Amino acid sequence: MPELPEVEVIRRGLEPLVRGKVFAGADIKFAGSIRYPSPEEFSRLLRGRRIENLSRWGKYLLLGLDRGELVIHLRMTGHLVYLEEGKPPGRHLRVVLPFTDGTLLYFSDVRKFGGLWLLENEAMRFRAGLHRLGPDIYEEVDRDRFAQLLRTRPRSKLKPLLLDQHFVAGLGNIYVDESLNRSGLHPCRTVSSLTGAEICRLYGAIRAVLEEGIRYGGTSARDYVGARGERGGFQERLAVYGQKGRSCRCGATIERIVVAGRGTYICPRCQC
DNA sequence: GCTTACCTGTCG
DNA sequence: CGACAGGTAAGC
Repeated sequence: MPELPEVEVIRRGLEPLVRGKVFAGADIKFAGSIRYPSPEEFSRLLRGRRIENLSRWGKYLLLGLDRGELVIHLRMTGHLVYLEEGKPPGRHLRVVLPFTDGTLLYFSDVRKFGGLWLLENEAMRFRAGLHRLGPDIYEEVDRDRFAQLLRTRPRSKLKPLLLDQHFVAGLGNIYVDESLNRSGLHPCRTVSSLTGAEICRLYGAIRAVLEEGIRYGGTSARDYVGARGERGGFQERLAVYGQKGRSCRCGATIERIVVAGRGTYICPRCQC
């Protein structure tokens, strides 16, 4: 489900609601959602831990605790929602994380791809795959570093490369398609075919698209919701993603092709 | 790179 | 019924 902007919106929404709160335990409805350690250990170790800060690395949400950290990845359909009272919806509820003050955080996930890791220290980050994660495209990569990173992968096609979280972390299918459209680049162009000006355009488009995605509260193309269950608004502003058959600003018809095994939306006239 | 697999739901 | 879905790891 969520890409960098959606996770960032969740982080910003959640931080003031949960910072300083203490976990009372964990009610695990689906053991597979707990990736590390075992569900029993997870509950035991989480109880009594206080949240000190929330950060994000690519699409991972990191809750810094007074001891260790809670790492969460929502993958395709994960939701993380804060609730002060009332019961969380039961259908796809996977984990309930109550706080000592009676409020709670719940994780629901239709497809069960998402997961939670409770790590005792930074050395354990490899358990969640964070040791192979590339730099956060929004926080850690400026234009020069982007150009420098691209130079290491001259033969790669743009779309598969930008989707590769080991290369840069945070971009997914929606925001890659939007960025490539804005910069007028075909997803199958190779890095080595890019001019300096095109690299600058691509970088600028990625920044602009991510910033807009965050500003509009993320993209609710299907079922994304923020920390309080609110939908995003960026789906109204998508230029190409999911727009097959609609006309582009230039008048040409937007097409759906398959690149890197993913549905890919392009304007055949604007992107070459 | 590509394909498949992980899961469940929705849409045509 | 098949195709497809915002992600990612593993196996050619």
